[in-house]
Amino acid sequence: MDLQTKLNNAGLRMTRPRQVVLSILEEAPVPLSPQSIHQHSIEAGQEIGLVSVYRTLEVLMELALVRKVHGADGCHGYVIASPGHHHHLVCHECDRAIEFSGKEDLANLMARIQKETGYIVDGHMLQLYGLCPECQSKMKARVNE
Amino acid sequence: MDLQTKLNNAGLRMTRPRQVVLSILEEAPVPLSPQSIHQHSIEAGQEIGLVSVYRTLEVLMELALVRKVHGADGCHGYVIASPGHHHHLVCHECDRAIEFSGKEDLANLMARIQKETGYIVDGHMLQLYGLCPECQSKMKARVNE
DNA sequence: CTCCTTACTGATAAATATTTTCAATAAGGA
DNA sequence: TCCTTATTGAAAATATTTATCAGTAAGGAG
Ligand SMILES: [Mn+2]
Ligand SMILES: [Mn+2]
Ligand SMILES: [Zn+2]
Ligand SMILES: [Zn+2]
Repeated sequence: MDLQTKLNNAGLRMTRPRQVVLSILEEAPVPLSPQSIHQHSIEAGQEIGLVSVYRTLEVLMELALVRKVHGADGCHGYVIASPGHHHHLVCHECDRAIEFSGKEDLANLMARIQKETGYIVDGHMLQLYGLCPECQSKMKARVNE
Repeated sequence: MDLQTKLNNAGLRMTRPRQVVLSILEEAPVPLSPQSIHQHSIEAGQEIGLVSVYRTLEVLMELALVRKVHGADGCHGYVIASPGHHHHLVCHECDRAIEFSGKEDLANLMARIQKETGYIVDGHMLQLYGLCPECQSKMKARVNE
């Protein structure tokens, strides 16, 4: 299902800002902040009001088309999200983020915690951090200087 | 090791603001924002400048005495952290947060993702969401009205 | 295709949140 | 007790997010 239909199904309209924000996030290899998205829109000759960026992100979050990526210490920004449930793996050097899935691997853990705590566990957020292949190469190159 | 020594070891000093912020977080059953911590300090007759709250949180984060709790959609706030590595389980009704550990459970997953993606995976953040026992009771009570 | 209805946008202003500066204070080792 | 200097709090500067509102345009009805 495409953006147009997804929006219309929710009683929303397909507009230029929504297209632009989505396509900027689709291009970006790293999580972007609202300010950063706004900046990109200007550089692409498709300026969008900063306020609309905020509003659009809210909509896209509700449609689960984008997600927020967090760091242990702070929030990194928004990334495009493919359909379904999944997590993100973020490079702590360059912030490049990619998706991965692993729902099954958490099922045991979640069941155990539910039993131990008395909480009913019904959701989770998992993020992995590491060094992406590109940054690994750069690091090797630096050592060989 | 107590706060005093921990601070001194890092070349830092033990001060009232640091004691107060820490003890407020120790009391609190839910994650607190800087503003909220500031408010608590006033109500406790131990007012601390808001700016100092920010500075103190930064220090306590570095000492790993507090952590940030995130929601899928936004950041919840700061919570006290016991020593060592662990995660948080947050009630989406009342925000009550408790710790749990489960490093082993993730080892397989992390190894798999590392192989699949080429990233060197060296860190992770996991949070579970659910309904705490108290909120479960309230919910039942409401149904029986 | 044209006409409405009303969701949406962008400009502006307002409200919040965070960071910077700097003189005065106090922690804690000598 | 006396220094040195980390730390605090008040104030101001920035940055971020939300609220308003009149004008615009998406898209269904006819
Ligand atoms: Mn966050
Ligand atoms: Mn862990
Ligand atoms: Zn990288
Ligand atoms: Zn609860």
